[in-house]
Amino acid sequence: MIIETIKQKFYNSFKELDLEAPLMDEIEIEHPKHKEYGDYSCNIALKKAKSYKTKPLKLAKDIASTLDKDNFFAKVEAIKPGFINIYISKKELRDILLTIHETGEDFGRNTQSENSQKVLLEFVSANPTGPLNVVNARAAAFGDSLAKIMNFLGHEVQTEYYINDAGNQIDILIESVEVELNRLAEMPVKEVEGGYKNQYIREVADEILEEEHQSIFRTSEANKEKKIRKYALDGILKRQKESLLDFNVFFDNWISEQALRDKGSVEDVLSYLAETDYIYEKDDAMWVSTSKFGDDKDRVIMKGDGTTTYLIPDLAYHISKYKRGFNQLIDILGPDHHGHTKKLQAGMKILGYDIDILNFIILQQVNFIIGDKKVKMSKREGNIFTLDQLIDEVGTDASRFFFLMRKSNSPLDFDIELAKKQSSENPVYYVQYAHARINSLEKKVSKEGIKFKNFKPEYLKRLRYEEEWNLIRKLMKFPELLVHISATQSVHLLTSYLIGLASTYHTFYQKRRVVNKRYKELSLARLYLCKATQIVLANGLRLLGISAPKEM
RNA sequence: GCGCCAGUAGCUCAGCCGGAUAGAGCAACGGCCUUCUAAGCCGUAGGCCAGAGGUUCGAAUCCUCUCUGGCGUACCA
Repeated sequence: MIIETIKQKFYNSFKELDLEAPLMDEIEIEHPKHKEYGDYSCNIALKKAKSYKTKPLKLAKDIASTLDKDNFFAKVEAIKPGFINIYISKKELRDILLTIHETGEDFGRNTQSENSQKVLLEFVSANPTGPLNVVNARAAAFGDSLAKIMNFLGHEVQTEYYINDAGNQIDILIESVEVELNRLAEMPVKEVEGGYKNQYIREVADEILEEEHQSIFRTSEANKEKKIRKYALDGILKRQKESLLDFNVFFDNWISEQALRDKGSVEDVLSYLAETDYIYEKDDAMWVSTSKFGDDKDRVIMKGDGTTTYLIPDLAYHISKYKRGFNQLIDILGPDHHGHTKKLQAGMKILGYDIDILNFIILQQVNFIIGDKKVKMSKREGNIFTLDQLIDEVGTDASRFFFLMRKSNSPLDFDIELAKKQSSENPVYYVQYAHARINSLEKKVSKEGIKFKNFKPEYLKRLRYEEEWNLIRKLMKFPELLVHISATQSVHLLTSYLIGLASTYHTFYQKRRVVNKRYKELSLARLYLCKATQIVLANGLRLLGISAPKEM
């Protein structure tokens, strides 16, 4: 990676100047805001001048003069307060295009084994009580893309969906299906308080009647309940999985809460806790002193009636995560669950686990812009869109892109009309269009009798316009961007990078004609540049789970 | 009350482990198609980075306080 190479060269420069070299991490190579300040810049002289008992500008000049001799750079110069501005040589820029073509879909991939982490990424994890909704969809898009990016950078990421198929809500689900079943069979119906009434309930009831006919009503009450439970859980989960597949989202693991409970893990947690000094009885219930470990207050773990609260199975689930030997556990949660993180962390700490590796990403809420009105998506208010509706209405590509345009901890306003528009206002089409445009160039070239296989690297010397260099500079930054995204989990930077890359490309395309049979070498050089751009666009889109169309 | 997140251009937002002139995209206004996809390009305009203090050579960025909005704060999951 370019940025690493530059860092190393700075490090060496200190040696050459007989100065004690700073730590590698202290050398920050940044992207200046203005292009008059170079391709990259460095503020090490400002930061370190004091410790060398010299003036920043003097130090900057010394460093710059050693680096300026290096052919890797076109120019390295020290400026006013003590910045060092770096310009990459034309040869290096041309070589980047060769690298992109050589590595192809692996351009940007990092196989750094030494920093590789084993990561568990859990997301969506909805109750199997109905269709997935748009809040789940934001989590699905974010988690899936983050996993793809981290994997691409050499981490070993597993994605996981935790199925909450046990507990209160499931009992209500079973009753709701039974009500629906009775209604379908025209039998007496007793409504369930707080029961579920979504489309999946009706479909499952339908399915049961179709498969079992009247026999379901003749069997014992216990057997009937067992059957309904199986149909309901399997049926709804199957539908949720289908929606996720339509949304291009894949999970490595599906973990069932019921299965964990069947293994006795809830009892295990209770006995582990009993061995600590942090549980006590009060008001007929059993409490754990999470407040001693950063929680706002202590929590009940066992209610007066002898049943446990949700904290216990959740601790059990997280213990199972720890036992699988990950270096990092990431829970991606919805906005309504952030109150849950402190008690979970406190609980894990009490059980003796290292909570530094347990991280949470809270996705903020989703609002839909319909017409010119903002509609808050809320399950409670019953105005929530399902994921399937979103896919039908807007499509997977546009939806995923829109979900990933904002940083995770900002609320997201989703403009449906804009997402559906097929014009430059819509950033998804803007990016995909750049990719498609390049494809049509290839056709054009062969029509003109220019053969791409005749390309030779020395033709790249024909590139000499600013629009061409700008495009290469943009391409060059793709790998280091991915490193930054992976480290900071800021997936949204990839969407804005792609918009920027598309824009840089469109500018080049408008200004510099690619195909011209009178200048075959130039045509091939530019085509080579275009195809490098196409590779990077495709790689970026693929990491976002979005298609890269060849024609539009 | 307490906690978390946010407050940057008319709108939606980047930038936030401090750096040099605060950036995009929409919307507005004015241009560009007899030549590779105009689903495109170019230009103009638009800002006391919510407010007040502090830290420093230097603050949108870090600290404190205030104001505004969202969410959370269960013996629900």
